[in-house]
Amino acid sequence: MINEDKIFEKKLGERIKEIRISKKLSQEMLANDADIPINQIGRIERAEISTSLQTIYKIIKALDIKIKDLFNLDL
Amino acid sequence: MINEDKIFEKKLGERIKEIRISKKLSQEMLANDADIPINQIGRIERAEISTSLQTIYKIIKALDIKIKDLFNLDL
DNA sequence: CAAATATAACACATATTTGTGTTTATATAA
DNA sequence: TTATATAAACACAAATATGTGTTATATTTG
Repeated sequence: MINEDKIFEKKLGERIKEIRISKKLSQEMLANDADIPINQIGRIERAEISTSLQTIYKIIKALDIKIKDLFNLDL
Repeated sequence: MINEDKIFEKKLGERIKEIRISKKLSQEMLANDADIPINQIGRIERAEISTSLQTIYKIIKALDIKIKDLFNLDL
């Protein structure tokens, strides 16, 4: 799979981490709130995987943000 | 997988179709531009799958829109 | 109407994510 | 230092998406 160095995933991972930290949540707390495995948050934040929309949706719900807040990127 | 009736995927599928039509592109043309299989566009538009960010990224590039244009939804 | 085009729908192998568990590293506090 | 918490990293089976091809059904176009 051509990944263009995963810029998209990297930006998204940084953004999620940024918001998570600002809300004073650990990866574990966010994972629990979003009802996804603990490891999944780490994998996304460090752009190890190209997540599914299902997972993204769970995360924005747990972070209590709108989808456009997450994708307010220069992409 | 709990899917909450796939509202997210449905909204996204409708949005992609809407933009695709407005740009007068067939599923096949968009698929070619985005370098993804023809079937994939259909599967996404009718919310048959919960796509990956890789695929979303390819689609927004082919549609020549920004990621936030795609996710400018009330979600 | 017929022909052509576009989309839906199905099957199946392959690739990737997901879910679960464990281990290691790193930071932080006692 | 010793705990404690947090995150990174690894392995593996199961679930899902991807890629490819084929067939059926609409939908347009002549």
